[in-house]
Amino acid sequence: MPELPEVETIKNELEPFLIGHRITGITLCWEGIVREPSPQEFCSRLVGQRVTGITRRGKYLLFHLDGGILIIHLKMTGSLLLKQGTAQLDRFIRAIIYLDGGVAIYFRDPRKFGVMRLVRDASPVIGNLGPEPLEDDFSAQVLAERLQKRKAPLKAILNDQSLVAGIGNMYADEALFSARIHPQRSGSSLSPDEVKRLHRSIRQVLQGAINDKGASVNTYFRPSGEKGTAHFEFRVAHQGGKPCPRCGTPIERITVRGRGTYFCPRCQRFNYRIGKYRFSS
DNA sequence: CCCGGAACCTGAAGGC
DNA sequence: TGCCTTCAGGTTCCGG
Repeated sequence: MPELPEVETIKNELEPFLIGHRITGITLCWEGIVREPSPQEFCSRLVGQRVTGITRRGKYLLFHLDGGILIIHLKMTGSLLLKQGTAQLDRFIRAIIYLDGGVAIYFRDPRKFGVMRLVRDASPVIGNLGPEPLEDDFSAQVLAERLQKRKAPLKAILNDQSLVAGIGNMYADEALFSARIHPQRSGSSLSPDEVKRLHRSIRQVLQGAINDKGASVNTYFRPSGEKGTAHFEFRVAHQGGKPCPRCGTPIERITVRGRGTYFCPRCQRFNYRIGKYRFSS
């Protein structure tokens, strides 16, 4: 499932094939993939436009065109595959975007959660996103301020795109393990030191996964069709029952706010300490 | 404002 | 073998 590292990888690997190229045609195999405008208007307005840039914001991909912005969200199972000329369709291809020069992007999405929008102004879509966790302005101080008033469990907070953009279920678990913080602790309960650890862990986990070209746990593929390797580095995510790489205790799986959550019950204790006082559930 | 839950989807996995 | 149920989870929407 594409989260920030996967979307960043897709952006990086699509970019050299798209910049400066013109869209010559669209095939919608499933119209529901277009959120706005109508499928007909989407196609007619898109054809003929030139791609001037690609950026990522949170888990959104933004294709900057000379007459608008194509916003794609891959949700759970979407992937964007680069093909030369006419490639064979599998039954999960939902749309094809043809470019001059014979390259095409195949939007593959078994679960049909993925969405495309063609807009003039991206801010209604991405305006509520929190800071980019790998940008310089995302400091431990910023994280501390944003966690201060939050009573929800950290696992839910990290998945909240308005708190920090781009973190999903897998990397929330990895960051909390790396910071040695229990996923059910509340945002406001963290000590300053714990906030610093969490801040550093978020950045390390995400950057590490980008370096590994993303995690192929389910249906994530890079535009080339290759898989990423970040899942081989997972220490708790999807590792239920396996020994913790730090202490050997079996990794547990619990449900937090409806999300499957993996953690080490020994390294990530619920107990916490403020000054000389120790608290626990 | 904040929280919880349903809806959107369909393949995979488990139960009987 | 096969039918049925449940689960997976990013985002949006709705109700309390």
